[in-house]
Amino acid sequence: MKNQEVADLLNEIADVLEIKNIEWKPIAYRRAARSIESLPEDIGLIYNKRGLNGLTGISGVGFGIGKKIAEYLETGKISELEKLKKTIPESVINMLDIPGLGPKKVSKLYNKLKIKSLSDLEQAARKGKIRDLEGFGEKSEEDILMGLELVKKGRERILLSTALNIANPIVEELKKLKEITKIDIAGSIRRRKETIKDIDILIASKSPEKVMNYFTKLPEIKTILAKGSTKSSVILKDSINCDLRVVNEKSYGGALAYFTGSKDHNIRMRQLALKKNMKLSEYGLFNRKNHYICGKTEQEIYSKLSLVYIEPEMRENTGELELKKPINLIKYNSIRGDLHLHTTWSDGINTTEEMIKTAINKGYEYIAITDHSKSSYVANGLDEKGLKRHLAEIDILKKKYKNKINILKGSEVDILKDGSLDYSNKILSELDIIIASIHSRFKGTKEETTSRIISAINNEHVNVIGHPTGRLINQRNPYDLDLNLIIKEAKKNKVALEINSYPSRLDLKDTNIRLAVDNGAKLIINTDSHSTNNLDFIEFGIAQARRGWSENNNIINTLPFEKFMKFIRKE
DNA sequence: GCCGTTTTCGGCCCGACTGTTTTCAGTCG
Repeated sequence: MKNQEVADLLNEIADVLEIKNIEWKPIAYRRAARSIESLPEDIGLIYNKRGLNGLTGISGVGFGIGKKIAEYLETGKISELEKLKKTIPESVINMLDIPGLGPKKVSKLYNKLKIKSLSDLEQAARKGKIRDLEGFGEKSEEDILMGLELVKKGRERILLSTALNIANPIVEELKKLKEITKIDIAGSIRRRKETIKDIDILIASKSPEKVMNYFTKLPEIKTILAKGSTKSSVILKDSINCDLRVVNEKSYGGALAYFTGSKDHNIRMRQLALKKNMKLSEYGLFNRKNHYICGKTEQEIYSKLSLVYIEPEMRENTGELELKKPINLIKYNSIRGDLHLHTTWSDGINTTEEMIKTAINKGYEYIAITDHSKSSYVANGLDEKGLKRHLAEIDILKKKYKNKINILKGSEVDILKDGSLDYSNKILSELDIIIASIHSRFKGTKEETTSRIISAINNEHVNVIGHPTGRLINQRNPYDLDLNLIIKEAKKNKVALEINSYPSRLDLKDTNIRLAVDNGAKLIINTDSHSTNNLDFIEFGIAQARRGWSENNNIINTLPFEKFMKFIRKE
C-alpha cells in the first residue's frame, strides 16, 4: 500500500510551494494528499488497473498531480519535487512544524535573516535577532523557543483510547459548572479516528466568560495558548493540545458539525450550502441575506441541505456526502459475542472463569476462549498437552454456565513460516473456532506473507484471520501483503477477517475495512483481551467498523448464536 | 493545480485569536 508514501510526497510539494508563496497550488496538493490517504484501495493497484485515468478519477487529483503520482509509482521519485527541493533547503521546510510559524513567516526568516534550519532559528531567537523583523516581536522569539521545545519532544498522535482517558475527566470536571447547558467532545475523537492530535470540546452556555475562566484554571492545564470569549486553546499536562469552544444553543448543531470535521467534510458541506444559496458556518445555516435558517442540531442542517444525516465516523469526505440513502451503520450495542480472549493459560492475566463472568456481565450470548498456540513462546503458548488440559477445564465451565452463555473452545493458532498451522488438523478439528494469526517473521516479501495467510485461509478449520495486517500503531508498520487477494480468498472460503479492537492494533484499519465491505468479505470484531478490563475495548473495534462503513450484515458476531455457528461451520 | 446544471476561466470555506498593528496580516482548525 503506497498511499501514505504518495500522500507524504504531495504534502512535501505543498510545503515547498507554500514557502515560495505560490497561491492555490499548495491547497490542491494537500487536498489530493488527504484524498489519497483515505482511499480504501491501493493507489498502485488503481494505476496498474486503469492507468492515468484511474488516478485522475480520485477526487482532487487532476492531470498534473496524476502524472506526478504515475512517475513516482514507476520510477520511485518525482522530478518536480527534486527540482523544488533544490531551490529551498529541506531544513527550511522543517520550520513549518513550529506552531505559529507558517509559510509567510518562514520565508521571511529565510529570505531576510538567512535562517536555514531549526538550529539557526534557535540561535537567532536566543540572540534577539528576530524581534527587529517586520511582523515579529519579542513575544515571537519566546513563542519560537517554546515551539522548538515541542518539536524536539516530537508530538506523535496519541491513541484514541488514551485521548478519551484524558478528555473524559475534563468533560466531567466542566459539567460541574451550572452555566454549561450542553457539552460534547468533538473533533477527531468524536469521529473515532484511530489516533488523535488534539482534544476538541464544545459547550453551549450563556456565560462564555465564566466557562473560559473556569476551563483555563483547571489543574490539568500546563500552558494557555489563547483565550478569547468564545474560543480557548491550551496545552495539557499530558502534552496534548485542548481546544474549547463556547456557543449559544441556537448554534450548537452548527458548531458541533463544524468542530467535528473532518476539515474536508466541512468544506464540502459549505460548498454544497453555497450552491443552494445558503451559507454554512459554525453558527448555523444562513440564507444569502444572512438570516438564520437553522443550527440547533446537526440533523436539521443536513436535512435543510437535502443531505442524508452522516454519522461522525463517516465524515471524511470519501463519498458520504454523495449518498442518496443513509447507511445503517453497525450500532455500538450490536455485538453479541467476543471471540478472541486470552486467559492465564497463555499470556492473559485473568482466569478462564473470570473472563467468562465478565462476558456474561456484558450481556454477550457467546464467547470463545482462544489462547496462544505452542510457537508463541513469549506468549506462553500451549503445547498439545496443555491445550487438552485447558479444553477439559473449558468443558467444565461450559456446563456450569450453560444457561447464561455459549462458550466456544478455540485457539489463536500461529501461522508458521511456510503457511502451515501450529497444531495438526486432528487437534484443530477438536476445537469449535480457530483464529489463525501471524506472530513471527514479519518482514517477509509481499508474495511470501500473502501466500502464508492464504494457505491459512485455505485450511478448512480456520474461521478467522487475526489482526490481518500486523500493524501496531506508532510502533510497527503492517506486513507487506496483497489485501485484495486476501479479501477475495477469505470471502470464497467463509473465513472472517478480524477487526481487532485492541487500541494499539485496530487491525484491520478503517480503509481496509471499507475495502472488505465493498468486496463482500465478512468481518468479525474481537477484543484480543488479555484481561477482564480489555473486553471494553470492543467499542474501539466497532468504531473502526463504522469508519469503514460496516453494517450489521458485514459483521458475523452481530448474528444470533445459531446463525453465527452456521458461518463457523461454513454451511 | 483542480473543477464546473451558475463557469473550460476564474474562482477556490469561514471565522477566531494573537501580536504587532493602529486597522490588519498571519496562523490555525
